[in-house]
Amino acid sequence: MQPSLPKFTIKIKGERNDSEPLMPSSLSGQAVISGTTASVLHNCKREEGIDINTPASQDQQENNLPRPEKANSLEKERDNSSNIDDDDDDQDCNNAQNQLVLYNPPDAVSDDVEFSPDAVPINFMNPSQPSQLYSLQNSVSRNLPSVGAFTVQCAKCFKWRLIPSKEKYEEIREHILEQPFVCEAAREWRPEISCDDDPDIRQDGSRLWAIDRPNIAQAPLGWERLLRIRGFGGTKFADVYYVTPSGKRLRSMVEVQRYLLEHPDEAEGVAMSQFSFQIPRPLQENYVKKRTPRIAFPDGGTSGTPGSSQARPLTWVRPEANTDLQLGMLDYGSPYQIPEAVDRPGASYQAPLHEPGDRPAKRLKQPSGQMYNGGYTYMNLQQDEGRRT
DNA sequence: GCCACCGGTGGC
DNA sequence: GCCACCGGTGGC
Repeated sequence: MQPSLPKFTIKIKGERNDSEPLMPSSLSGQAVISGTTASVLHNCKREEGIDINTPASQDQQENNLPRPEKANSLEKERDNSSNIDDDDDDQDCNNAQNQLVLYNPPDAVSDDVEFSPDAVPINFMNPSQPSQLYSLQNSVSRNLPSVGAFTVQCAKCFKWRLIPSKEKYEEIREHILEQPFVCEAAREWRPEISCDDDPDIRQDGSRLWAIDRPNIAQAPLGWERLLRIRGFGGTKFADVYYVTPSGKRLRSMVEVQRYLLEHPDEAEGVAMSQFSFQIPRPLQENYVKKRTPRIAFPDGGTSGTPGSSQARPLTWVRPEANTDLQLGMLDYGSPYQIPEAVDRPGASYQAPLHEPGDRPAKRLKQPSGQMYNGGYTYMNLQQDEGRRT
């Protein structure tokens, strides 16, 4: 990973730059996920701005979620040096790394985002400048959910701050572990912001949040990392694609490596460590269909679900009735671990070349203890409700 | 015909 | 159970 790449500028579709507003041109009420780095918000039962009213899930939450004391050394260092109050407010949130990112399409913002009085007008919301990036990112034709906003949580006050652009978000995400986000960092686009201000956004159940992976390298200059959210009830939550400078979409490290070999002109200065196909996780536990066991029955059928118990119908619980989107309900599996070979700063991708059909070596996972905090991204899935039942 | 999207599977 | 990869295909 290259520690500090220049700001990512989309070149594929012209002259975007970081100061341009990111604007979905044609998605109404959609959200686009793209990354976030958040963290142990899970343990923050009384997370600022988030009303958690799901006692039923708390046990599960507490059992599954990483506890602050398990935080890795990096986190511990940060905790030790941070100014986080140790009062009762933080007893469940003493991990200094609750960050998240979220980007809100203007359409959705007014309806779905509960802005505090002074958390205003974020400069990226400029309806007069449709984003080519978004038109590129969103498959409006298929009515899929997409990332609506990028938000990062302040490591000190735990309030969510909207990030004005995907580029800025990716920039923050790239170094989120070494440089935890704090409200003051948002002064770059909101000069007066501080931890004293109300959160920019709260989890109100109107959107789906997803945890992003931290420290994902920004795409090389001229490349774009796309996150496509799949429909509800599918076998997978999302896909990551890298769009090459020439517009080709690559969908795996194998394809990236092959492409770079075949296009040495575009490979110059590009390292495999600048790519990561890791996808966020939806906080809604049942967003992704469980995989059915691959067990053959004597009669030739497949099973695991003689009574269809595994293939339970996936019903989308409407926000007003669903509290899964709230942090207290999160069903986290094991804590994320940082893939050593790819996502750690200074690491490099070491997979050998493969013949077609071959499977590349799996990326190594960090030994236990390398737990980190993820992020959250909002998704508005209204267009996708009831797609599968 | 292309390709965005989805499902399925091997491997861990 | 998760992840990475890739084949199939429906929609355009």
